[in-house]
Amino acid sequence: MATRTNSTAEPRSRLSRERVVRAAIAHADAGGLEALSMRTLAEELGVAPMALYRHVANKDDLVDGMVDVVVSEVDLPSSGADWRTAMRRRAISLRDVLSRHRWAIGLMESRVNPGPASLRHHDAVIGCLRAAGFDMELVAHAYSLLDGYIYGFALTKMNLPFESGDNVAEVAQTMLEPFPMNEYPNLVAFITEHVMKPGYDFGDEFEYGLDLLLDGLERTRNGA
Amino acid sequence: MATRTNSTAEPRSRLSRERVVRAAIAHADAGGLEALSMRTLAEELGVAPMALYRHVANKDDLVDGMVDVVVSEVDLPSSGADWRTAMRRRAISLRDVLSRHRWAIGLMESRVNPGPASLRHHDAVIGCLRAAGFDMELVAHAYSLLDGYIYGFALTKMNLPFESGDNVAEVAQTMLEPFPMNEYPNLVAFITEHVMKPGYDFGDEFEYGLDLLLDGLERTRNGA
DNA sequence: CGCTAATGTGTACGATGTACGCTGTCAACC
DNA sequence: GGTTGACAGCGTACATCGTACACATTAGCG
Repeated sequence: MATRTNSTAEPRSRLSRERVVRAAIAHADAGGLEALSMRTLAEELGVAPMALYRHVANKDDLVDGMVDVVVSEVDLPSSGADWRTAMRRRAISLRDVLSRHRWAIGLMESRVNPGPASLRHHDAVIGCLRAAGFDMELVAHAYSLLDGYIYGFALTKMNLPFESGDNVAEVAQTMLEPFPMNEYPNLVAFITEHVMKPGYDFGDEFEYGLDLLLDGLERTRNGA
Repeated sequence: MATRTNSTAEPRSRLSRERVVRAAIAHADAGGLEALSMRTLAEELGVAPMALYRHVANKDDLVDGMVDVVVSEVDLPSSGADWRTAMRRRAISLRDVLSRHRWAIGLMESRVNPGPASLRHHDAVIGCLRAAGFDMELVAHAYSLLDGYIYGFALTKMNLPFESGDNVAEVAQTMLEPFPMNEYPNLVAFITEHVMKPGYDFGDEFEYGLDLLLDGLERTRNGA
């Protein structure tokens, strides 16, 4: 077996923090964070479990790395555009990234060690708002408002008991089954008269809310 | 030992689902969800680990129970008031409940089996908005907007690397330490010129955002 | 070639969730 | 009062998890 100086494209290439983190993200994307164990990850990489620890300090450090990669996938606010367009684009990009990596939602802002991508992102957003003439107080308002909404929307969407394509009727049925009929008339009406209507997609609510927020911020900025 | 027919106030009272769930909530409030193991919980109740399984099917079922208790702590929208007041009160109540039970934030909307308190709550909110003349589409908008914001705010607040009382300067210092100075000028300016100012409390942002949302909804309702 | 540092392995330990079968207790009936 | 059956709690055991530690292998250098 000519296993010598295989600097290019050998099947069993060396491990690296990068490779470990990428694989972990792929794994979590597929099966959720709770399906990600050091052992399964190692197996997927064709390596003994403890080999991973040469590249990440521990599982927490691994997750820190994963989160930073995810953050780096979010578009920075485009500097050319006006603040509203830039913020709108960033929000949608963040929403998309979070729906690609649902496991990350609860972690993005947590991690005690933010990592460079995270800091750079925050810096860019604040810079964008500042450049548009927002004073510090309004920056704080805007940032907490927007990110609260974006993360919260991603969170509630992630937690919906059904996916966009699913048969909503069936899910609702099972959900309400154990309870006396007509105990929740408003909820039932809402589901049957709105949610189950063809064409309804909860994901579409996002931009409605986003524009409402941006309207509000714009008014505040121009007004008082 | 007179251990007979002690129907009132014996030190070692019987277990029950209720007692187990309550203890679990107290434990999670104190140490977070990851500190809650069946073993520690059992020990706290002065009981063997497996005893718990006579009252909850498994840990997931336990968490379902915990979540439903938490939901039941949220005030239902008061039926007497106008929609705006009712929604505002409910939002603040929900925010308070979530900050008492931070571990619940990622779970409230998830759990595949919603539980009665959850359903009743949703029903009441939808009912309140409907009664105020919101059509189904606007109900959907309003609900997703408000809950998104509330949960998201709670989530980002929970994940802040510091508590309201902490020395923000110190935390920020440690956070930015590993990076070249002045790499994140906007972020640094934001922290030093705003966040570190005495009297700043991120929690105060909540009502600002909430009122902005309610303004927006009111405008939509009256307008188009 | 041989040396040294970096990389991967094997084994082992303590914690976790929980299946299974035993025991002790208590309420309801004779 | 005595019997019995349901049910509450216990003890043991197992798979799986993160990861400490000592060892084997390899890579890159002189």
